[in-house]
Amino acid sequence: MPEYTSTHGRALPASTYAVLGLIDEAPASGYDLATFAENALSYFWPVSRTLAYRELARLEELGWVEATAIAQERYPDKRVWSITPEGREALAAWLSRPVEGGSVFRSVFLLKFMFGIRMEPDTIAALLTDYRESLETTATNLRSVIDVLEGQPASRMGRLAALHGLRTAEARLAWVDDVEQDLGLT
Amino acid sequence: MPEYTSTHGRALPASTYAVLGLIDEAPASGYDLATFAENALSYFWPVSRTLAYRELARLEELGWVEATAIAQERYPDKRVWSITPEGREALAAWLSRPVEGGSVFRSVFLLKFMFGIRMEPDTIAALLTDYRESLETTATNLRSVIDVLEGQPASRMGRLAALHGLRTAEARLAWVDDVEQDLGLT
DNA sequence: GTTCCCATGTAACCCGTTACATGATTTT
DNA sequence: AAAATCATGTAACGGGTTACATGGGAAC
Repeated sequence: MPEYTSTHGRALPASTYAVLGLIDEAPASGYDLATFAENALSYFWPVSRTLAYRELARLEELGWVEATAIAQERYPDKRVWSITPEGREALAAWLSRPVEGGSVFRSVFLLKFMFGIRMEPDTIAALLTDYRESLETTATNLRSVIDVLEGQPASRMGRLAALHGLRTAEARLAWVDDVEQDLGLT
Repeated sequence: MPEYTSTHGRALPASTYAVLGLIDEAPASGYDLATFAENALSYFWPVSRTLAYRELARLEELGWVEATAIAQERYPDKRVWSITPEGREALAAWLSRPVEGGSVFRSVFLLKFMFGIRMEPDTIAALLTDYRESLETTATNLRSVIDVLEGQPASRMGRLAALHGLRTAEARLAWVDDVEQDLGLT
């Protein structure tokens, strides 16, 4: 019987598997791993440097990754992590299980917007403008990500994931337009 | 000088203002407040019952809300909270400040999808199907929210916030279609 | 030659969640 | 009459963040 959720009852957080999946793609130190996570996952599953280290420690405890100590001259010594057979098995099992817990979305913008009846029209207009700008920044960044990944077959899923974000941002930009109309703010 | 972030240096979490904003709309017990939060905010800023109680305690400490004890016969006694003038001021100040920290989005679906190259085509097809279904459920729920709020001027912002979610879900559903095409899964 | 950044981490905090408690009331 | 639900909360856990540590190299 494969142990899906470690030997303890509680299910592991998705970040554990995020780290495991990255290590599976290529062995890396904690520091490098965090950089990869920033590049590859940050739009839909941020993994901070600190968290990466803690998850690596947990994965080591589980026997799903193992470290090779590497001495360095110019920089502090590091440990390079690679996945074990058990780790690969656990990753595959997690990937094949249906998504549980789904997604988290929290928006301070929408929260303030919700209480916006009490605001001056100027304030709500500014709120919407800021939101539009942040969406445009996101869209621009994602377009350049998609451009860079275009034609790299190994990054196919990454390109599609970026497209998910782009489509989302575009739909929300259209919403901002409609809301400004609706509220008579143009 | 108004104290925007309580008297301590650290800024208050947005949930504090979420609770404060709800109390500002109508005095309520912790339990009722949590119900209001579930109905009004859960799509973009969930506030669990437990968190509502803790935020009320903090708001009381800040002097931004105050309680009236109400004895009940059939149910446990409760405390009904209302906003104070200082609370109203703090809420207005928060609303007029620009959004900081923005939004959080985490998607286990996208995380698994990202590692999907290693999956069997069936597995990734099932992943996408599940995602589509969850998006359709969300869209259906939001359409009915919008329907209910239609024509209630007091719920204008709520209707627009729900529309934000609906547009997002629709864009993502279109993305699922495109991805299935792109991956040749139809 | 200070000051900032790189590469490697550790320690502490706190927000949000899950589990627990309780007594009345309604449902089965 | 046992079980589920309601209305009110409290206590404990943990995931993710922010702050701290450190020593060498690069930049101004």
